[in-house]
Amino acid sequence: MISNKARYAFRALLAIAAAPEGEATTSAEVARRYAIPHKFLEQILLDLRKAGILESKRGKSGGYVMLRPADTVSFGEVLRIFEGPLAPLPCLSRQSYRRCEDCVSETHCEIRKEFGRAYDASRAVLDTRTIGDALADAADRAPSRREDRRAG
Amino acid sequence: MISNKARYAFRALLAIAAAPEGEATTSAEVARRYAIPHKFLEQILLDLRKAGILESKRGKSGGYVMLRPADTVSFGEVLRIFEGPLAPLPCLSRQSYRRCEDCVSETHCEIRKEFGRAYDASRAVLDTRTIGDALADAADRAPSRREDRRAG
DNA sequence: TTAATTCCCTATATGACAGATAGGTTTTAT
DNA sequence: ATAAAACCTATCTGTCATATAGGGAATTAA
Repeated sequence: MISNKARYAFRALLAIAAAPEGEATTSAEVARRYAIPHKFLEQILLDLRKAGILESKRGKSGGYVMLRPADTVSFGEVLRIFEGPLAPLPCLSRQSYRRCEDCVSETHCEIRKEFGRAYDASRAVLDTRTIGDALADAADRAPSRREDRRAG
Repeated sequence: MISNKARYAFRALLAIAAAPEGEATTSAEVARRYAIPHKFLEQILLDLRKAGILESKRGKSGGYVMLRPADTVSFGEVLRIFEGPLAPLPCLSRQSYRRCEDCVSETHCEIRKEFGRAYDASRAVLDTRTIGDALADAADRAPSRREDRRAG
């Protein structure tokens, strides 16, 4: 299971990225909308800013906007910010490789091999699909009224 | 990352399943071989027995053998014993479904959708590949001397 | 029958981490 | 000035991972 923290981060990112171009979304608004503890969410948004994903504007009529386009932010990237390495074994992480203490031979380790397959399969989704993709899918499924009319 | 407990369980299972037919492997032997704390490993093997995967025999010349054939024991099954549900979100778990408290609409949730894809991909490996498969792979890669000779 | 061996069971300890909660400070628009 | 917003740091609480500990019960070799 992923942490609440990560789930809150996704909720917030989707909300912020879905806002009209240039329009800032406040932490209070997101917190209210999804019943997320406000102070907790503030920490999360701070992390996303420090990671270079969000841009913040302080003071009245401040809030958050995307720093990078939503379709350059993968689910995997966000998840790693809050969960650390996604690899099921330390010896499978590229970013923070660590040998298993009890490992005899890494190249012959069947555990590593099987979990490597599972991880590859998972990464193929998480590191490919982006916040932008998710928003586009949502838009396809629930088109705006205008588009409704146009399509009949 | 999976827990040490789960990793130890896989090491033990592979060792026990690799032993000659009918020959029991002791917890002490596995612990020594992989430098696993013995008392900790005992608990783990107990869990595997209670889960109906291992059979135990007490007393001198006792130990553990597979209760079910190794190729009917999937990595996913074992992992669930020690880690609980593998689903990244409670609302994606078949075995122990739970709604996310902050969920507005499950069918429209993009987070659920994306993680559902990742989970499907991961399950396709973990619930398919078995301890038996892993042992067969190991045997292919490092054949016995007799087979070495036969093959030239 | 005795001693050794092995699994079996339960309790406890400890440090890390998740999931907040709290209380402020700084910046900015009006 | 004032209100609204982000920013920063500390603290708390319960749960969990990772063992450690100490024996009890069954089995078997001698």
